[in-house]
Amino acid sequence: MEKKEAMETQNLIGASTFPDQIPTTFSLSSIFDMPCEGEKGSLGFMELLGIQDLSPSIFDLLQTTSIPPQPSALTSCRPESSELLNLPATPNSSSISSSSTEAANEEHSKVVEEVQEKAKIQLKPKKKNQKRQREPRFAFMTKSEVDHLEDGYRWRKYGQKAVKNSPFPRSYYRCTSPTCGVKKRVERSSDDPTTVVTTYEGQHTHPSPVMPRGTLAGILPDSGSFAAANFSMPMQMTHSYYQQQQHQQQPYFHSLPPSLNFPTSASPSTFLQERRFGTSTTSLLRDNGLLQDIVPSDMRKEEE
DNA sequence: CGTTTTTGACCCGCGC
DNA sequence: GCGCGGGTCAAAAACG
Repeated sequence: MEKKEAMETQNLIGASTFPDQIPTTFSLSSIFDMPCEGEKGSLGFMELLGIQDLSPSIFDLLQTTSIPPQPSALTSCRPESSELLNLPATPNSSSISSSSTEAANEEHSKVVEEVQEKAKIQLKPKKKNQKRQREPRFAFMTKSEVDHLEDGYRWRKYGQKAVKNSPFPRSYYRCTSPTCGVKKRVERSSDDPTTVVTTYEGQHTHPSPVMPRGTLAGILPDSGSFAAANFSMPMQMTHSYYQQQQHQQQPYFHSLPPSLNFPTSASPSTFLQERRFGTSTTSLLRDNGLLQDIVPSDMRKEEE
């Protein structure tokens, strides 16, 4: 039986928001932990987004959706350090997208400070080196009315716990594939009940059982050594599948994945946008790609 | 009848 | 040592 691991360092991969086209409700947050401590630690895309070392109470922070875009503000993770990593000293420590308002920067500053504070509190030195390494994890927020988002994999719920300071419970799922140990947690934000925070942990060792079509692997960056990148993206979803999903979920995605296989029901086009994010933030949403098929144009306009 | 969900119990790490 | 909280187990119930 797998016993739970101790609370350990968690790294936030670029609490990035997309610039002006998609306002404050459009944030990306990812968690990635443990690989910074071991050989797994090469970073792939993380070098783009950077890492923040976070406290386990990441979800509290993820609830803050007004973090302005900072595609290059953060730096990469160093395996040696489990302390607070490379947090920008100030929100202005790097070139920030021109779309960031000062108010947004202030807000971001607050967020960063909060991150730092919590990290300092909870990232006490880990004495026990023998702790099992935790699988890479990352979390993201999704605006959705349903808690358990379809992502192309089959999951079995194995637990549910009340979340402190939240009226909403946290659910624990495991991939049903016998050889696959991927887990995920789903909880609804207490601050914004319309937002679902999903955390994936581990790597799928098998293709998605749902989608017959190819994955995004071919267009992925060479994320090779980044373990979390082995999440298979449920991108084989057909358009009809998405259309079906729209009846349940709000027709836009609250969060976007980092540039890797993204284990949620985000659309391929949002992924592509994210890919461009590292190099050009100006063309975002200019080309909606498949998003156009998924999100009605009038809905999209709301976001623009 | 096989699979999934529910839910109380249990384990473990951590702070006091 | 104790209590708390997060995470998991596993038996029973529910579901298809």
